[in-house]
Amino acid sequence: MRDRPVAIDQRARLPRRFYQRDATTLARALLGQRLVRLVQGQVLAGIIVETEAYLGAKDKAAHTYNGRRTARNESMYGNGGTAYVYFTYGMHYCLNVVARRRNEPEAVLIRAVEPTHGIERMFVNRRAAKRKHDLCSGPAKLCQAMEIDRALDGADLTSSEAIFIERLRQRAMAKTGITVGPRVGVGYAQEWAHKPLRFYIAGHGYQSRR
DNA sequence: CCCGTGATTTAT
DNA sequence: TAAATCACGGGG
Repeated sequence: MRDRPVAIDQRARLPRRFYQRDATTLARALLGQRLVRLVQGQVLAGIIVETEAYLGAKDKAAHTYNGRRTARNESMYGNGGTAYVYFTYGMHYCLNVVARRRNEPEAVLIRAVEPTHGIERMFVNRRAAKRKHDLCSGPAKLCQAMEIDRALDGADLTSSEAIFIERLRQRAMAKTGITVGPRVGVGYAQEWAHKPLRFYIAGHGYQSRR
């Protein structure tokens, strides 16, 4: 019984309609839900505590700005509920949850997760982490901890055997304490750099730095 | 504060 | 073809 808090409930997997909303609404709704990764029969999971919305062709900070559509960002044009995993800085992966519908390229960047399952394995995956709150407190950290890479790009979160999001009943924290602020690391995006598109659950130590 | 690291994007 | 960029993280 390494770490086995509460069992993951596959029946509570979020359905398609949950994702088919605008990215700002989805970014808020994802707070307090559980990101689940199944790998080699093991569960790696955590509560989503920080998100950012990226708003399609008009958003200067988005990979789809000005209608850009390439092999790299193709899955952002997929149906709501698709995973968009991109590679950056020569070494990091980041996970997005696609919003809306096919060819409406909005997405939510998962920036931080509070680990609940597979914590020992996460420590193995992340040599640099000293404490539990260093494991998934950043978009690339959580991908490293949860073994998320481009192999999962384009995965359907409503049906994938490898990754999904579980609806949690207990969401009081998210409902009462959502803090809003500017997105991280998008200073190049001019007027879009300051818009309040980052959302996080206030008052616990698991969100990314800033 | 600076730097690694290399795919992707943009300029030439 | 070449140069610049980058939704980051780790170590001082």
